[in-house]
Amino acid sequence: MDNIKVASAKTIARLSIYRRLLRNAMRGGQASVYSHELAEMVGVTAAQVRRDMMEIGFSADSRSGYNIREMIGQISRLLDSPEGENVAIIGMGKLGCALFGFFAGHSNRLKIVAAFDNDPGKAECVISGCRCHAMNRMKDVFARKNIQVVMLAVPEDVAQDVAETAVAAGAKGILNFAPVLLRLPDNIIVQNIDMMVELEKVSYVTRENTRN
Amino acid sequence: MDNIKVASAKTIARLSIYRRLLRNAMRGGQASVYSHELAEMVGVTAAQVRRDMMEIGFSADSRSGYNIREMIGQISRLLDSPEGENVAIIGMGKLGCALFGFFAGHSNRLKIVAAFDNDPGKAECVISGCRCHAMNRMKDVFARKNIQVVMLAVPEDVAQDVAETAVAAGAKGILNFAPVLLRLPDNIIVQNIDMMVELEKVSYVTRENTRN
DNA sequence: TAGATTGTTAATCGATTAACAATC
DNA sequence: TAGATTGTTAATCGATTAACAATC
Repeated sequence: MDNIKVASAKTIARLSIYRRLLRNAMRGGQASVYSHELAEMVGVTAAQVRRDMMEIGFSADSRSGYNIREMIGQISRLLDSPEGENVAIIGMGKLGCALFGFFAGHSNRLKIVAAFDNDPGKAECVISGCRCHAMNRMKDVFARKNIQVVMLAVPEDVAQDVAETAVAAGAKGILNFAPVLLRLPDNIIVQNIDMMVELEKVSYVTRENTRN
Repeated sequence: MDNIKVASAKTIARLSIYRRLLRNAMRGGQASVYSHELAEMVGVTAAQVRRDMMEIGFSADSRSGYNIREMIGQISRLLDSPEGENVAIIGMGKLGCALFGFFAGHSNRLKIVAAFDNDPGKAECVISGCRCHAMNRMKDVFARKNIQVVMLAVPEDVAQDVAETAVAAGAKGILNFAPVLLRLPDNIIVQNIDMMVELEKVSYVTRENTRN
C-alpha cells in the first residue's frame, strides 16, 4: 500500500479529480459509487476509472461498487504528503495574490505558507493574510517552513533568474505561470501553466469548430 | 494555405510557443533558425519541429534553415483570426482581474474587450481599465463586440450556471478556471485550467522524485 | 440463481521519434 | 563537391479502450 507508485502524471490528475467529486458525493450522503457513475461525473470512460483503481490497488464489491470513503482514503494516501505540503508563492502581483486567494480558500493538505516579492512596498508586509518576504529571504524561510514546492508568478523577464534563486534556496518542484521555458537541473520538477497558449488553443479550436 | 487544418490541440500549443520564441529571436536580430535550434529553445526534439512545419506546409532551406519572419507569418495565418479575436472575462474577482492584467499586457490578436461580474459594486464600473458589465448584459455585449470566446473565472459553485448563461448569450469557446466539469452542448469548446490539480501533480511528482 | 459490475488483458489508437535518402 | 540540414516514413512508445470471464 505504501509502495504504490503511479507512473503517469495524467493518472495523478484524474485521481485528484476523482477525489474532489467523491468528496462532493459524500457530502451529499452517497456511500458508494459504480465505475460508470464516477466516469460520468468526471468525463472519462468507466474502463478508465477501473484501470485507475486497479493501479492504486483499490477494489470494489461487484454488487455495490466502490466505497467512497475508502476510495478517498486510498487516493489521499497516495497523493498527500503525510505531513502536509507547504507551498510558497513567488511574485505577489495580481496573479500571485489571486492564486493566494484561490488556494487559501480550497485546500487542506496543500498549504500556502509563505509569499515572496521584491517590491519593497510589499516585502515584510502581510498581503491577503500572508506574510510577504523579500526574495533574498527564500533560503531561510524555505528551511524554516520546510518548503519544497513553489508557485512562480513573476513577470517573464525575471522568471529564469527567480527560478534559479528558488532552486538555490531549496525548491524541488515549481508550478510555473510565466510563459518561459525554465532551464533548471534535471532533478527539479517543473510544471507549466501557460495561459496564453491555452487561450490561443481555445480560440483556434473554436474558430475551426464554428467554421461550418 | 488557407485550408490547412491542424488536427491536434497539442500541435497548436507547440506552434504558439514556437511563435513566441521566434518573435524573441527576431527581436534579437536573428533571421533564420535550424530545427534543432528551435527545438532546443522550446524543449522538444528537432524531428518534432520538422514534422510540425511539414504539417502547416512550411519548408526550409536545407542550408540556412527556416526563415523566421516567414515562419511567424505562416503560424499566424493558421492561429490568428484575420479580424482578431475579441475575448471576455467573466468574473472579476482577484483571478479575473489578474487575468485581465496578464492578457492586457501581452497579446495582440487576442483582445480582452469586456468583463462581467454580478457584484453590484463592480457592474458598470471600469476595473483595471476594462468596463465591467452585469451578467445579464452578456447577450447584448457579445453581439455588439463580436465575442465568441470567454474566460470563466467565477467561483465553482456558480460556474455551471454562469457558463450556461454565457453559452445562451452566444459563447462558443470557454477557457474554464473553475474546478468543475462543465456540462454544455457538444458544439461548445471547453478547455479547463485546473490549478488545484496542477499543484497536486507537482507536489506528488516532486515528493516521489526527492524520495531517493 | 440471475444480473449487473468488476478486474484484467489484448487490441487499438494517436502521438512521438529514429532513421535516412533527398536537398541545398 | 562535402557536409550539414531537411522532408518523410516506418517503427516505437505510451495511453486508452473494448471485451469478456470472474465475481458478488
